[in-house]
Amino acid sequence: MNYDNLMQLALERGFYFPSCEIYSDAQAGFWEYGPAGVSLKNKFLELWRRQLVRRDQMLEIDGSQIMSKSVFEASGHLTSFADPIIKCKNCKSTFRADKLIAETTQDEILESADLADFDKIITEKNVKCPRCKGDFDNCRKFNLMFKVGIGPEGEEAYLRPETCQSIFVDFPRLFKTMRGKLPLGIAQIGKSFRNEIAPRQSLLRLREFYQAEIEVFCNPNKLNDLEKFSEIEDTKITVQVGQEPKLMTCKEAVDSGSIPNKFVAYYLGILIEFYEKTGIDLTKSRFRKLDEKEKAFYAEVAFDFEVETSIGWLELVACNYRSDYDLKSHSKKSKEKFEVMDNDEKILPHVFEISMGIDRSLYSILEHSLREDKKNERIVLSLKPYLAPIHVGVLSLVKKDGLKEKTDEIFNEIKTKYDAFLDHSGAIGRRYRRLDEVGAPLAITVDHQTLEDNTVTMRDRDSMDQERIKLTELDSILLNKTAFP
RNA sequence: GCGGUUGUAGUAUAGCCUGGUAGUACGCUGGCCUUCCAAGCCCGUUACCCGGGUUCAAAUCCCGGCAACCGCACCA
Repeated sequence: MNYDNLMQLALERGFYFPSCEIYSDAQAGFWEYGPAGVSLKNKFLELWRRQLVRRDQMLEIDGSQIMSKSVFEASGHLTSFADPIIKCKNCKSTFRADKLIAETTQDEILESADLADFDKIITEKNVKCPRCKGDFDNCRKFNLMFKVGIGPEGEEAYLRPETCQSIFVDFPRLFKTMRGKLPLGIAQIGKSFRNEIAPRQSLLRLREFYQAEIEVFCNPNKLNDLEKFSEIEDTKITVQVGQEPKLMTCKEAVDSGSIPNKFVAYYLGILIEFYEKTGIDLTKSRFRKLDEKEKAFYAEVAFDFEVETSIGWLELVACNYRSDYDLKSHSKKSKEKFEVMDNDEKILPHVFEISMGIDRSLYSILEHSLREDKKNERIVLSLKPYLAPIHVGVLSLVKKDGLKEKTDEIFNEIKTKYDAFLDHSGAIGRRYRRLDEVGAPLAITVDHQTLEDNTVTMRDRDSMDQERIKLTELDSILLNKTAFP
C-alpha cells in the first residue's frame, strides 16, 4: 500500500489530519494525531521505553520546549543551524549564498562567514541571479529555529530544534543525584520545532514534531570494553558503508570495521531489536554510514537508520557520535563542571546519540502494516497486537433477546484494562471490516449461545478465523495476546 | 521559496470550458430484517478552501491569500 492509501486511511479512521484545517490561514507542516493515532503513538512509546530505556537502565526526563538563548549559543545552533540566503530583487528566487558563490565564482566561502563577506563577494564578482540575471538583495541568515519572546519585555528565547539539548544541560545534576555511572543513557520524548522552508508529506516533514532521543554518555577510552555487547553480538543488521548494503551480525560489523567499536554496535543492535518488534519490515531497512558532507555539524561518526517505503528511503533515526562537542561547549559557556569520575579516571564524557523521529516511525509502521486482502474484499492494518489502537472489538451479533445487555456487561468488565470498542449496530461483517482497518487484532461476538453457556466467539484479524472461548478465560486470553514482548 | 497542476460532504469524485435548483458512489445516523464476515429495503445526514471583484445571478469568470500534489532548491 502506498502513501495515498495510507493518507486516506489516516483521514477516515482518525490516525492523523491537518492542523487548524477549518481556517484558511493554517500553515503547512503542522498535523494532529486523532484518537487512533494517539493510541498507536502511546503504545509505540511504551515499547520504546521497555526495549531501550528499561533494557539499558536509562534515565528518562521531560524537559521544557522553550530554552534560553545561551543554550543555543553554546550548542552552535544560533550560528550553524542557519543558512545564508539571498533573494533576487527581480524574480524573487531565493538561493543559498554559499552555494551560489561556489558555483559561479569557484570561490570557497564558509557557510558560517559574516553576512558582509557574502555581500562583498557578490558585489566584487558581479554575481547575478542565474534565472533572470537580476540583482540581489543583501544576504541574510535564515535560522531554522523559532524565536519566541518571554514575558512583557519579550526576552529572547527559542523553541528547541532538538530535544537533546535539555539532556546535555541537565547532565551534571542528573549524574550526581541519580548516582550515575558510565556508560549512562539519558532519554527523552518530546516535541521539537524547526522552521522548515518547505514542509511536505504530512508526518514526514513537519515544523513541529516528536522526537524520542537517547544520549549515551561514555568514557571514550572504553569504547570496546563493554560486557553487554554479548547480548547483541549475533543480532543481524544491515550496514551500508559506501554503496553496498550488507547484512551481518553486530560482531561481524565490528570485526570488519563497518561499525567503529562495540559501544556503537551495541546501541545499533538494541535499536534494531526494538524496531523488529514494531512490525517494520527489517528486510527494508539499513544503517547507512554518512560521509563527511552529509553529517551534522556536531557529528564525528554518523549512521542513519533508514526504512524503505513507497515514497523511497526514509530516515527514521539519526545515530551520531557527538564526541565531547556538546558537554565541552556547554561547560565553556556556563562555567559548570561536566567532568565525572569513571573509576579512578576523571573524564569529560563523550556522547553517542540515538535520535528517533517518532512521526516518521509511526508512518513507516502504518505503511508496512497496511495491506489489501483482495480475496476477502477488505483493507487490513496488521499491527502488532500490543501496538493496536484498539485491542478488541466487543460486538453483539444482534441487539435483541438480551444480547445487547450481555455485551454491555462484558464490555464494562474489560474496558479499563484494555482498549476495547463496543459496537452494536449494523451488519456484523461491516463491523469486523471497520475493526480490521484500525488494526484491532481481536473481536469477540456475543450470540444466543452466550446466554446459555457463557462463551463467545473470538475472531482473529489476520486469519479471520473464529474460535469459541469461555468468558471466564477472556481476561487471561486478552492479557496474553495483547502483552508487550 | 520558485515553476506546473489542483482544491466540491467523512472519503473518492461529477458539474467548471459554455455563469442560472450542486449530482453520484462508498461511508455515517436511525429503523425494518437478519443466528457471524462490507447483503437487502426504508428514513435521514453532510460539501463548492478563504477573501475580494465582475454580473440581475459565481462552484463555474477575474484578482489575491492559504493548502495539497509533482518537479527544482532546501533538509541541523
